[in-house]
Amino acid sequence: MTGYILVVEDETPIREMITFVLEQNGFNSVEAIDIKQAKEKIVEPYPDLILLDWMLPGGSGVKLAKELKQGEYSRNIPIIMLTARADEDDKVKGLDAGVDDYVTKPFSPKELIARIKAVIRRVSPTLLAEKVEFHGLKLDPVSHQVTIDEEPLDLGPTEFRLLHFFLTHTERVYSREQLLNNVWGTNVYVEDRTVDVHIRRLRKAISGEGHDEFIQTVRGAGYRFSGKTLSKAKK
Amino acid sequence: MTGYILVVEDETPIREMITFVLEQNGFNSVEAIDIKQAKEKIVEPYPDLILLDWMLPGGSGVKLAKELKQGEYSRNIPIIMLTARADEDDKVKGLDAGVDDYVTKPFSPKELIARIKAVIRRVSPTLLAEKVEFHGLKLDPVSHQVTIDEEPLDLGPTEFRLLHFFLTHTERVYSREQLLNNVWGTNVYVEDRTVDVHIRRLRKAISGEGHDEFIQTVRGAGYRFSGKTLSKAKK
DNA sequence: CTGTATTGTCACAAAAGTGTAACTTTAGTT
DNA sequence: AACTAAAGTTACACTTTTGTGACAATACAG
Repeated sequence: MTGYILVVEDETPIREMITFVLEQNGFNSVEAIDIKQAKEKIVEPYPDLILLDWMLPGGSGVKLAKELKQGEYSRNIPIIMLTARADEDDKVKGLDAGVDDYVTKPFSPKELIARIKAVIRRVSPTLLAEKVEFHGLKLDPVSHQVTIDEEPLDLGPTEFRLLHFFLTHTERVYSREQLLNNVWGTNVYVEDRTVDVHIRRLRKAISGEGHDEFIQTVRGAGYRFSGKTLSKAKK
Repeated sequence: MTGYILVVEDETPIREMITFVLEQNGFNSVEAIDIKQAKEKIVEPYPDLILLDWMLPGGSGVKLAKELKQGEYSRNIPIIMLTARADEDDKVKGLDAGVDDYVTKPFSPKELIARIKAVIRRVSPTLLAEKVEFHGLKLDPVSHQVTIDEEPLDLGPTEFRLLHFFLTHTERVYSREQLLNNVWGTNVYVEDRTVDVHIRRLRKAISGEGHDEFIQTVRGAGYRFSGKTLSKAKK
């Protein structure tokens, strides 16, 4: 992803929590402690989105929002306000300021990410999907296509998500359960062993140029997507 | 990682935020909303650590902490209290309850993880998913991979755990029984001599570059993993 | 509404790992 | 040097885990 998200929040722990969540979800982020710092960072290249705390030292967030919504370019930057258990009035004020959405503290990572994605999806959908490559294996979430050395190949939806997950989480073991959570989604009741079957299908699909070797079985632990192939001395 | 962390917190957003951070850092987690749920989840297999909110519906966290610190087994589970900008008094009360550490809300992911690691490091270092290296022999619990001079090598689950234990407990003799307890787990009935066989397998596996010499036999006592190679005068 | 693609499970095959016992070797003692 | 207890090795039956092909249920496109 080329862009980044600006996080304007004075409380350090919360700010770090937010940036952590953002980065774990593939967003880049830049931090600002107050209005002043925020303004310094709202220059080219502009952020793709701003997370703005309601209460800030040196001027309220709403005020900044209003200002931004008047700038020629900055008016196009989506803003999500962070409010602490705000009442209706606050929300209205914020909406007046042209804010795109709200998130009430405390919030769960899921909620935050969902809101951000919803807003970005409305503005520039291509930002959400970044191409991934690994040893000649390319996956493009936008065109929803996978290629090996430019040769397109055919994957089912689940295999596609599984591969996408692996490509974005390499060199690490995941138990069947973790894979189910990450690829199938939480609270889905599916047999652990079903993962095996999809691993098999995925392996088969990418086996053409030997890329199936990247999907490694870790006995007793799960599966790992890794570039380090095991000892060849075995053969 | 085999174990998990129990998160007892009634506010859902905060709880999800915590579990998200935990899982991104390689910890498994289980959630509980109140004291009642928490108790239901504090059974075998026991959590490796408990994050306990100070204020809980259906009884305070401190109370639960005190109870746990009296149970025969549960007294050994480390507890970290989550307090909302607590005053000194609260802290003192908590310390009385035998709590291992504190984290004040709001907290940053870094802080939370640092505290957790510090506590776990004190109790059972093997649980931490940190890379270990010893004279060119590297073990990475996250990718579940072992390499000697960057060359990956193949180990069975038990050999892997055994090696991990040795790497985190070097320069010290362990009797067969101690090894069984630490590597196989308590209350497992296995012959002492079985350890010998696994020691052999492990030695064989890492013998490539002569690393097997680190596993030393201490006659009459057990085994020791040490960098100080034995007198070569013997040869 | 029909045909095709995808998915989750199962049953069975294959592979890898594990614990023991028996036998050999080694080190420490007389 | 002979003796003996402890550790090293090896072989193997047994258990657990993973791979695979088939199939029925379901979703989906046309």
